[in-house]
Amino acid sequence: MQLEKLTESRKRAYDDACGTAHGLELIGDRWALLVLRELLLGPRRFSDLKTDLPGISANVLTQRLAELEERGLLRRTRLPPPAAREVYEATPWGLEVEPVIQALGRWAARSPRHDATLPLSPVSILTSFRTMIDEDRAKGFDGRIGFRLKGAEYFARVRKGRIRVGRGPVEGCDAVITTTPEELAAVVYGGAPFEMLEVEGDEALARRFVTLFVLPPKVEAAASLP
Amino acid sequence: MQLEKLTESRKRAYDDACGTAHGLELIGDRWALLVLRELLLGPRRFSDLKTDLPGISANVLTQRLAELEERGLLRRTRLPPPAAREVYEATPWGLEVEPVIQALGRWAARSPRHDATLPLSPVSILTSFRTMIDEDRAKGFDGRIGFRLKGAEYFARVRKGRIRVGRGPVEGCDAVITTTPEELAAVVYGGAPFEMLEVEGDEALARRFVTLFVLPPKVEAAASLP
DNA sequence: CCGTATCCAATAAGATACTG
DNA sequence: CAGTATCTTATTGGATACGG
Repeated sequence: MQLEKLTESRKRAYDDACGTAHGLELIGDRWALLVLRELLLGPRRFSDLKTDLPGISANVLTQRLAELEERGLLRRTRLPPPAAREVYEATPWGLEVEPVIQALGRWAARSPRHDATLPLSPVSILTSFRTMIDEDRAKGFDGRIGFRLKGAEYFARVRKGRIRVGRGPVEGCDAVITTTPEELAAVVYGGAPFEMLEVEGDEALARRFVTLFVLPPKVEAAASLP
Repeated sequence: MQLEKLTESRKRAYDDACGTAHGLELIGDRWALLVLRELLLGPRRFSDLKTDLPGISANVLTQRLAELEERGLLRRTRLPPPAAREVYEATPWGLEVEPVIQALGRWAARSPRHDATLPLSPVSILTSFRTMIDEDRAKGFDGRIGFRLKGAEYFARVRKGRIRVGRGPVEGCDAVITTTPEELAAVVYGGAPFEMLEVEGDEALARRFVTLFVLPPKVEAAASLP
């Protein structure tokens, strides 16, 4: 039964005082880090998570949510009757895994096997902006770009070489891009033509925005593949 | 059979273009990141790894080594006849996972459940110095400390707020500490008395050395545990 | 619709014994 | 010492059914 597992768990502990090993016990289970990634921009519902983590099954998601809650990384909140839903929200400490997510993503982006054409969630592409922004290029940029992705609205605010991203209304943005996360990634990271994006507002600004992000260079395949 | 698994693997792929998800496919398997950690200070043999990863079984270690090699993160080298042994060595890209290991370790060190009294490998404690050094405290420190841990020799060189650590002869060090990784951690991070360490050479310097490292503050249990 | 629980098949991990 | 082979157990994922 489930409670049993939670309490007498850690049978498979690493038995290692190293912080990294303890970290793996906290968030090393399959899907766990990706669940937290989906919470980086705010609370989500079960079905949101299920949708944005293609391939996770409902029972595994239930189990991960229970474990992450029990470990203090997220909280489950039942919204008041009008909404009458449960949402899952990262705790402050849970949000602090972002540097781990970023370090892992930055490292893996160098992989010769990385397939950037796979599905991508809105949270993924938005948080990737935070990881991959090139401070120098962004120094001269000042603006607010809105995004409509899969029926929700997001924004990115760039100023003085720094970026802030979030979920929220695109109102007040200088430009608004309506597209899919995959197409947005193709334009920003894959050199696809800007024209495939639907833009309202200051198109020139949006056109500059998509050039602010740089992937690390790929590992030479010869050095990495036998 | 094994080759079969390696080539047709990635059945359990995340199907997610996010770099973090790809990173998990590369090093998200159980034990994989800890194997790489053990290679951060140079090549190791199978039995070294088995010893320093308490709890890993031989077959799982064999499988991880094969997978990590196939993914380009480590290389297997057969030393010439006099030695006639195989050693495993991280590739340059494999060494670049260190920021991931550090971010994860730094984050997990805040966990209220972290048990720092568990076994610890020599590589773990040495690399933790690189993660946890307090630059300000280290600014005024200049010296070379040697360590004899579990029959091997290591060193740490601190200068101008920066640290370099490695495996290698303690010859030429200003002070040499002979102890276990666990005791060293207890003194450096746990406030245990310095006197439990056996020191040769400049004891005052060694005494200052152990104060250069600071763990991040624990999460308040109330905020993290339900 | 929002989850949870249950059942089942496929993998992965763990323990142990064994071989060159 | 350096792994393999084999067997057992645990985890995962998919399907489906069930309660609010």
